[in-house]
Amino acid sequence: MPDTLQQVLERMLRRFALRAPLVQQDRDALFDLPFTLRSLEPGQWLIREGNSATNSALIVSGLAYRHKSTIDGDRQILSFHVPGDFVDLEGSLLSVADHTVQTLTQAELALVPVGALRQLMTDRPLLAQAMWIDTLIDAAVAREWIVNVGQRDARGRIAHILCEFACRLRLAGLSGDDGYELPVTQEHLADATGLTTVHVSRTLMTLEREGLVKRLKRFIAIPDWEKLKSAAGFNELYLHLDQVSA
Amino acid sequence: MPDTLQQVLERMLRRFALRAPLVQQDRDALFDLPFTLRSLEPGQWLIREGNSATNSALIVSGLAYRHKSTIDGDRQILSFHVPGDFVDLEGSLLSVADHTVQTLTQAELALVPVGALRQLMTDRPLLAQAMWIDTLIDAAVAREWIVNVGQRDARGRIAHILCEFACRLRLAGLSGDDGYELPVTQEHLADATGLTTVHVSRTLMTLEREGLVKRLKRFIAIPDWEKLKSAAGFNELYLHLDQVSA
DNA sequence: CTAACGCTTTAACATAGATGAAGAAATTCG
DNA sequence: CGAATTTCTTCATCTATGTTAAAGCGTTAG
Repeated sequence: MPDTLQQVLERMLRRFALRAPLVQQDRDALFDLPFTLRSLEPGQWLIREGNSATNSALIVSGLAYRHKSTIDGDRQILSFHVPGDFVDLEGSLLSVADHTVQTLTQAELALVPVGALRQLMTDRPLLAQAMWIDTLIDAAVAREWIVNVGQRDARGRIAHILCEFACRLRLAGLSGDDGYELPVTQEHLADATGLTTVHVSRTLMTLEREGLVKRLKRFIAIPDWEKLKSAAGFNELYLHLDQVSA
Repeated sequence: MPDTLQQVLERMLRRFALRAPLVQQDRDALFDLPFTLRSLEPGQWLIREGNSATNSALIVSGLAYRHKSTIDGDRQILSFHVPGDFVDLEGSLLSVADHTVQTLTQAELALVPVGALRQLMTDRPLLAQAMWIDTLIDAAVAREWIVNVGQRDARGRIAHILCEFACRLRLAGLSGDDGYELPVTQEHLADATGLTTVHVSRTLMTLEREGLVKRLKRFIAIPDWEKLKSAAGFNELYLHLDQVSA
């Protein structure tokens, strides 16, 4: 269970070291970043659309999600974030946030002032590159989500998002061999996949009847990974796992 | 008409200068990048899913698009690119491309070897930051596309993509006051919006009958911008125009 | 000039998923 | 603990969009 700041930082450092030949100064600079620890309840806001960020947040524990609303009030979830993710690194480079970020569960965050981050980025180009890659992978995931909502039917969409969670939660150390706890309502799944809650429910029931998933409350077990993968058309290339852990 | 390399480079430099306090060395380094000019016919490949890039391409003239296919052969278009765009900057930082990039029209490209780019990124942190912002905006656009296919109905999706083209082509100097040439088939629009060609046709006809657009072949005129915007629920914030031209 | 091709439009019909409503389960709160 | 609230499931119905097919049109090629 990676839930101490120290563990999350070390994990991040290992990730970054895969991407650029960091030197000791890079490591020091990263660990010397000023931050404040903050504990948030479920549903609290980290970033609000239209505001400019004063901090970027490293998730130490808990989950968060990014979303955006249309004029007529429909919400689209854009991504989910796990411990170790730097949410809103872009906040330190873009003046105004075009989306909202909220916690999904109770969460601990390390808030880093954007000024310090910007400084780090110019002082330590290799670290900047490693962080850049975080945002590139984030973008790659977003593109796969376009495919998900644009091309797959309900069954494929749900299967796909369950596969993605499986990979990402495993990487964050939040999944056992039998499955994972998904602290997300069906309404969240609906808003992430562009379906209605009613149809998410139907679809999950179908997947369950087909034996592709098992559920106990919000714990998701995947009896046959290959079957779920093929129902989803899931190809993990887009997660760029080679850039995340070796 | 921004169609010479020189003009495109200067435009890029001005864009970058908005984002970071560049010094003369940055400018020099940018202009000293090695490149080869290449002219491509419509439909040629720039990057192929699964390959690793050897070059990143700056579009000098013409349009390109990024896409991805599902297992069962459905294509989803992920973005369109205009002159001045650096397509596949991520190619120099991620090992394997998870999507394909193809020209839409005849196009001229300046191909920059990824090695030289990587070098530039470490040598000139401020330039790297400016380029990073390009990729962040790209990601912001991708997120808006998730909203587009996830939440809007056909009319909204088409209206939205037409609004986006209007803004982006204008910025690239490819649009007059009356409208713009959109060298894209309805099949492209369908694959970008997650609709069928038949329904794109229907929807365009409807928009035209409603007086929201006029078409002459592939020239799109927008008689009433505000009306189209509101049909689309278009809010240009996500294009981060302040980071693109002042 | 005509044939061939690619793209668009229209039509008739089929269907996945939306909508609305209501009851069952689970969770939270006093 | 029981009441209130939030989620989840199911049903019946409706609709936006998909499907298939065919005709129209413009451009290119022979």
